[in-house]
Amino acid sequence: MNLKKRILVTSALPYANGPLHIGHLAGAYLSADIYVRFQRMMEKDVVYVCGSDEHGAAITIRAQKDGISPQEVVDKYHQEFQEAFDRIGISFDIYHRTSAPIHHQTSQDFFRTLNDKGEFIQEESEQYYDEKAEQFLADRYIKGICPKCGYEEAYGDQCENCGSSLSPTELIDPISTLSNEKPILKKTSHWYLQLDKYESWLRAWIETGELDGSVLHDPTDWKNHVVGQCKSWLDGGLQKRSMTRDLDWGVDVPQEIEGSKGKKLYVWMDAPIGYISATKQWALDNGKDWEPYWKDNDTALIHFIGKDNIVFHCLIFPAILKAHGEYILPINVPANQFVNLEGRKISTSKNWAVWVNEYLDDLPGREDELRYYMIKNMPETKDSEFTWKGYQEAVNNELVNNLANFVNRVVVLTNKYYEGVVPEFDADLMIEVPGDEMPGFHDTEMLTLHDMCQDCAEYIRKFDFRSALKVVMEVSSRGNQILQFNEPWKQIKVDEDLVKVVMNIGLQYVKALSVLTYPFMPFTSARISELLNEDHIDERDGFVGMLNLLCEDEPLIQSGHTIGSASHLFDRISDETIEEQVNKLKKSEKKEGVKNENHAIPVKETISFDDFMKLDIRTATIKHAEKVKKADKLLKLIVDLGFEERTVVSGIAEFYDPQELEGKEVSMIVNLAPRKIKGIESNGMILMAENQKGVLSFVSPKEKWENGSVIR
RNA sequence: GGCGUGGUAGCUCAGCUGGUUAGAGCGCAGGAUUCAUAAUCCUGAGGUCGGGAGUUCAAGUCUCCCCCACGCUACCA
Repeated sequence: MNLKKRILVTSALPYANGPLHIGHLAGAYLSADIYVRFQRMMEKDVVYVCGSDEHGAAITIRAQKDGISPQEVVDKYHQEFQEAFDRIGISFDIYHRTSAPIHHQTSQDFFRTLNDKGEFIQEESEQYYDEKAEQFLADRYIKGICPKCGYEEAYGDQCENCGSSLSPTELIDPISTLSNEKPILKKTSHWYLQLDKYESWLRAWIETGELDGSVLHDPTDWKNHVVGQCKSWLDGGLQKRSMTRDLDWGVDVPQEIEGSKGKKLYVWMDAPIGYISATKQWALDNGKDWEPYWKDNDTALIHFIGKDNIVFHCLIFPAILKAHGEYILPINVPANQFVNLEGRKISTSKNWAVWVNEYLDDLPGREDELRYYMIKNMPETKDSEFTWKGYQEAVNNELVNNLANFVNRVVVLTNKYYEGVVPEFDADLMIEVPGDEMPGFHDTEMLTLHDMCQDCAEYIRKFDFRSALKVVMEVSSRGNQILQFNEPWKQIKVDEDLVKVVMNIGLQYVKALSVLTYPFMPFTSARISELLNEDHIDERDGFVGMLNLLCEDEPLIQSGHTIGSASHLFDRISDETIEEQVNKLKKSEKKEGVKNENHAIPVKETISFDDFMKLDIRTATIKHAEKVKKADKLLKLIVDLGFEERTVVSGIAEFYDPQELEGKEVSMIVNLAPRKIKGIESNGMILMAENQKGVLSFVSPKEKWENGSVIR
């Protein structure tokens, strides 16, 4: 249990080059949000910071591609992130960004301090440089032939065909993916953090939680996969790591440091310090002091992240913080695993995702339905699965049938029997209670409720959010059972006093649910409060307040109070809605290019050179394109071969809109026998590359080429 | 390839240091009920615990081998 005076919670900074999807939510945001909402209700001093990670080569490249500035790219996504987080109810105390001046200053100060303390060593190395693009190339942006298997599209860090990990210099015939030019090797100098120097204390800290003679955390509280991966790294031996890059979009290495020209801080020095600069900005905005949150031992620092970020947050960032000397280390890093979508990995580039903003546009008002299903299926210890069918079942069977129904039953009956007034009751009367042969009293039932609330709290403290959510649903289930066992709709005719006890308990349960749902489903919490005609849950002490009342057998909702009229907390989700979403997912995926999977297609039988020379393949440009009527797949194309224009019918309509094809350079076979297709004579065939998924791509010259050129 | 994590009922998952007939929620079947969004409540069926070998009086739980999924593999962020 965490007894620290204050809590600082961070969620991984999302990278500003694509919109927010459900995988992000499940990974680092919902869990953190539950935790901080709960801690606030426990009267804890908790600050929750996050922001957009806006630097790096990927953003420059994206900007070039879209013909806008890097700032415009990050502005766009920063705004999208903010909107998505806000709409889905992630309750940051501040959502900041790494392009902010205060962040540049903070990370530069950090770099300066480490440099002054002699924590860096400066080394020269040779790296691939793209002369045309005028920049050094990250591994990922170099392609070439794999030295191990001969695959021609291997990346500088890994061959995706044979899986071997590579370094760019091993590639045969390397090519820059930025310019398609051959890169040159060029000398460059960088600052390295000597991680190997910190290995022994890092190991002790990870394995025992001890640092400099004091115990900072209990490693058995950390998740297995987190400790396991750290140990794996430590066992492999840590090595120095470059803290700078040759980039043009990022935080400058401080000017006064020699050799800083053109150098930017690498993400290790940039992004995690974003947590610190965000805290600084929050303190400025709120008239607080940021330093205790990062420097006082009485602060619990917790990083919520996805599993891909474990080493970063458990070894490298702590090493940086410790090297600086004034900072505390995280007390826990509850990393989540990944969420798959309908059986496949979520992929931004393949457009296989449920985007948070789109979800909310399509299913307005259903914030908590998504939160509920994502939390229920949170990948806390292993990868989990999002399916639309599963989402529908969870909403209909659990939120509607169990939770909303219970609340509705209580509200309807209270209005019916007591005109909405919470009834006084006789505490000596006995009622039927679930799970026990013996009848119970109102006060024992309040204690049971207290225990369930405690359980829920304990699970949240242990980062076991799925179990905590289950307890919430158990409260609602037990409420349903109490109604069922005591049948107020029958008893009202024979024993009105008994019904008052039952209904009062029901109302206490509903009130408790308004508190219990708050961390998980804040929108629902507010709706329940409205149904009860009560104030919204007080973030400062809603939970402790409830626990205190319950163990003193004080009512959560007072007799004599008048509640509101009934309305549905959740509505059923229809089969049609689910079908639409599934179709949308499948359709949008098809439009995007799909990555080649390299399953070899058998090679056709050998032909002679003469056979090959019989083919006449030429370059051409599409002049005009239109859909062929009564055909889904066909486009009628007019192509310019330089020496003549031709009509060709091509089966590419599923992948290209006619408008986008005009001016497109292609290759075509020009001596293929003419053939009538759908009544149109087709004179030739456009060459297309087809991948395993059946997705097509044009084969065309890399740069502008004269029409009619021979291809051989 | 190496390392890490995981592979338990139709689905999603619990099962701590090995010990009675392996659990929950949802789905499914039968019954009860009508205050409630064809909701609720009760009862029940369902698993050779990824595969194989071993240690032990006793293994889902320990050891070894194999298979599968995911992550990391140290300059994509």
